[in-house]
Amino acid sequence: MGSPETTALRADAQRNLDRILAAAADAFAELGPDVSIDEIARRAGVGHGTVFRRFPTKDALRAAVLRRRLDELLERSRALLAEPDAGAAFEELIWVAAESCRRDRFLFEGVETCAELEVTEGKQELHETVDRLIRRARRAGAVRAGLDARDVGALVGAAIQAAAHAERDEDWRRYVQVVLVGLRP
Amino acid sequence: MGSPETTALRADAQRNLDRILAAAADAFAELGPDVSIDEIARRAGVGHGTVFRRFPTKDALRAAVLRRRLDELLERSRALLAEPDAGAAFEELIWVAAESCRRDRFLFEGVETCAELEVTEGKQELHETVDRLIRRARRAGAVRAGLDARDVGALVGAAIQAAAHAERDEDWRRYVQVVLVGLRP
DNA sequence: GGGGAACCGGACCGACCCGTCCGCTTCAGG
DNA sequence: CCTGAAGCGGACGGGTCGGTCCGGTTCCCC
Repeated sequence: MGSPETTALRADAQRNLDRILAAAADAFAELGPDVSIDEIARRAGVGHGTVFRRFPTKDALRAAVLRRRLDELLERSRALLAEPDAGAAFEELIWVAAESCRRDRFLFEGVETCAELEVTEGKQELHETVDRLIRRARRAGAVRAGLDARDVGALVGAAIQAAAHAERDEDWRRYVQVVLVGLRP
Repeated sequence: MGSPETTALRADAQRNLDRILAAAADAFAELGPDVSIDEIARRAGVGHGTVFRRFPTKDALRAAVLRRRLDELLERSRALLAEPDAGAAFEELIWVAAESCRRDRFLFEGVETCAELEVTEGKQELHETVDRLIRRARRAGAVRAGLDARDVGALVGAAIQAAAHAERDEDWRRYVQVVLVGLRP
């Protein structure tokens, strides 16, 4: 299987591509969605022309990075559907999402902002799975009514964002906790 | 009293200054803290040289706008200290802060980011008053322990930020409600 | 190992933007 | 009204950044 829809890259090109994606993920997470391509290229150890050959535009690179993150979240969310305790699964989902936003506090903003098909598709898939988790938790009486995946994502992303300027580094746990309590029936 | 520490402006200059501050407040609220000075000058109907004569730097302009907002909040917070019901005063504070962030969803971010003395001073004064409101509410059993003005500001600002990309326009009320519930003991 | 394609990277272009500067305009007091 | 000072605004400089391009290099396959 796999998806050799494009001819395989040359070995050096593939290596550079991997380094670009890794560097871009780091740079976006650390410096925000407005990092210059030059900075990313510098971190990846390539010329910025190389970046533009793989990704025709800066937004395309952002989309590729975001999609990877969304796919990770999707996989973990699907795994949580197998968890028998719906309430615990939901709580775990919150913490997983929080950890993810924690690693890249621009993740939520990026996903909401980016209009590339690649990202909106990933967001859609994730929303469907998360909605299932939420409905399950609501039926189990663990979550209040009237919330969907968008709400939960926004609130968790916001809690992390709130902690970005906090004094102590572990404040984000308290903030997520506040949201978690507020989400109960 | 008053503060004629600088010679009074000429009538036309004062009028332009007012228009610049109003246009800047709008532009920052609408387009974020990175709007160009050109855009602000255009909205104010002046050349951008005029903006730079009043405010030596873009940050100075941002600081002036932010300070005005902080002063409004400070005044309303002080008024709430006179409210006999500590719990109700606290809840009202939350909604006032939310409304303020709602009008300018970059307010919180701007206040946290801006390093101008003008702003840090205003923030300090506001924090003192809000801390008083929080302590009072906690003694009345309306708020959980371990929260200070910074936490509350961050959480409310975040909830509004979260609602920025929401589908329905009134979602922000639900989000603030979630935070409010999460803040109780 | 040799040839050709794939690939690289930095020079380059245009757009944007902050902040300065100066010739011209407008105000206000006498 | 007249004059000088205050104010105006657009041209300009310096810098950054996204995106293009091409001469030279590296890899892969035969």
